[in-house]
Amino acid sequence: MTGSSQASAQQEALPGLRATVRRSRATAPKAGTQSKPVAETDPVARVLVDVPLAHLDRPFDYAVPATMGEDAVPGARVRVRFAGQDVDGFVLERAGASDHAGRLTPLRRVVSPEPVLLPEIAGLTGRLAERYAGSRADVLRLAVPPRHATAEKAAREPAPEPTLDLEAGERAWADYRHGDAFLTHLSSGGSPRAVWTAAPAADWPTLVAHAAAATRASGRGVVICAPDLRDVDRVSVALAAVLGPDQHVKLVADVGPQARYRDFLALSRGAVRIAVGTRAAAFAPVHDLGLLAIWDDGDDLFAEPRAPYPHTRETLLLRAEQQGAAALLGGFARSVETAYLLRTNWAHEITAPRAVVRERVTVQIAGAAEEELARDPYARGARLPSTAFQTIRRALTDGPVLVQTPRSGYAPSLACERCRGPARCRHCSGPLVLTGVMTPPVCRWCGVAEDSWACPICGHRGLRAPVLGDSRTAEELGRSFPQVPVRRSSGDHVLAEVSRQREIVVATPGAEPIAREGYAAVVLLDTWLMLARADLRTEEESLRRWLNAAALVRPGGSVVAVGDASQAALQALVRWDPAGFAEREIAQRREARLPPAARLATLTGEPGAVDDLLTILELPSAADVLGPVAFGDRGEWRAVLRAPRSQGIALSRALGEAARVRSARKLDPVRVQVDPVVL
DNA sequence: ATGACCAATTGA
DNA sequence: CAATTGGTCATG
Repeated sequence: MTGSSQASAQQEALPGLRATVRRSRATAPKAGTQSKPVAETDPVARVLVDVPLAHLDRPFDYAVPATMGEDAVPGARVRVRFAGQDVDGFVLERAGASDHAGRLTPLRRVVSPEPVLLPEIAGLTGRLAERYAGSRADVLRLAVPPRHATAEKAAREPAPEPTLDLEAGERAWADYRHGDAFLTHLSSGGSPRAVWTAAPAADWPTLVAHAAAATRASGRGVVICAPDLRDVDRVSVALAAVLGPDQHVKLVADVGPQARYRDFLALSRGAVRIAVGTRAAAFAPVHDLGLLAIWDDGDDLFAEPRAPYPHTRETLLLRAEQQGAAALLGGFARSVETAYLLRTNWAHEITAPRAVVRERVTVQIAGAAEEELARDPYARGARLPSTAFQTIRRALTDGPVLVQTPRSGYAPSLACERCRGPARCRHCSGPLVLTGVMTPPVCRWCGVAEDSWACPICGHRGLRAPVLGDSRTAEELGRSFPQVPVRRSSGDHVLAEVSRQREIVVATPGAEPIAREGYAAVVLLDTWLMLARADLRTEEESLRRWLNAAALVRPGGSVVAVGDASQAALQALVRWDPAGFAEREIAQRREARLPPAARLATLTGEPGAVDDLLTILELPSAADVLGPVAFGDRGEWRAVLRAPRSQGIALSRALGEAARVRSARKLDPVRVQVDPVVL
């Protein structure tokens, strides 16, 4: 223990402390603090202590011993005595004097003089804690990775000068209205904010890299967030290509604690000025930040699963506002939240003209009606309408074909082959499922095997599987196209990239590999299944997944979606109109008083605990409470709070205050989630 | 959380 | 009357 010498020095003070213990707390002078000299300049350290209690979530002042005067810098990790225990904390700032009436306890030790908590990140954690009605300590845990002493010892060389070819950037963005203005604004030190809806087949990582280069040209740093490791890697490759080597670090969880802390320090020390990563990168300690970018903000991986559940997009927006940095929210799809940013003029729009979109992709809908299936003998048994079959056959003469199929490894319920009515068990009415390729269907509820099923509605004896999963799909496509290799990408076998070779790639949503020169065609199967989920965001989410897959075509390629052409999300896909769809969604959400037109929060916990919190809570005037009702299978109850957007921050503050009172009174815990992604 | 203090309650 | 329990308060 490096702190043992300080600890034993502290021991001498203890008898004195004991002698005063009988006196009233407020007036008792803390004996012993005078025995050690304090730092000459700014002898007070304002410390954020790491305690889990909401009502203690504020800075406390400590005396800085002279020996620590140099090391206890703002942002340094320290250890302090708090409520009779040694706890960790961060120095928020140094000050000449304290507001605190009593004598200050000295810092126990400076864990490391490394200023790992930048002032702007400290500020951001405060605002996020307020926004999400959580504790600052919880947000800090998301923002600053655990210390790794070995990583701290090694200093990284400052990055070499980046290669900056701003004209190349303007060429790359030439397809987009206001793209050049955005880059020029960045390179001249401005802070534009844009919602960028990428055209199909766009090489988006390269465009993001050019935006980063433009920002670097103004001498500022860049943060880029992408949903998963594959996307981070793609941006990383593009950054190296555009700006040269060693200009950026990747902040991803799975590189291990040492490498993670090393890369974090490269940023906090100012040696590297560009960070690209997943969720946690939103907190990257990039010096003199100029641009915050996020790709595909609708991806649910951006919803932090740990309290207080901040969303990466909201973190970036708050940070951009607070630091006066530019913001770039890009994607093939458009989330309702980013559409809302346009509507409120928080950001402006960067899109490709219609003509560009039209020349890059044509989308067709193929109905899955039985007559169309019947026309093509090759497609029999596969879920391929003849249009889709022909498209695949034609495209395969030219390059790889991507087939997106919803979900994998899932035992699907069966339906009547002719009328599509659900196939039910004759004994208990449970759903019939297939457990094997050659075995008869069984009831999922009572387990009885059914080998002579007939449809109770139309009398037809044939069954079909509405969802086959990617393995069955791959099998069937292999039979329909026997001369072509079929590969799969899903679950834990996700392919990053495929070549220009002629092959069929069957992938589940989000696992689609990119094709080096784009797919000759993309086919989206069973689109109605993705829409069958009952959820607030089902349509938005389905369209996002289809657009992301469809955007992988090569310029001029074709996309076929198998489904019901009257469906609004599919129509938006055919017209390639993510903007119009998002507008429509906003209108609906507003009517239903749902986010982003309103602010929601959920309270989940033991029924009594939820009631207690609701009693404490002083809601803003226009807020209302729905429930509480039983929720989940663990005996928990949940209440939903709703407030108009104008009272959103008031709702958050009220929840924060209630959480502090709850914590001070030692009432049972309640999980508070502000703007949960799924309801 | 943890500890301290104070008041009310319990038990011999 | 001491011992125990419960509520409140503060934590620098």
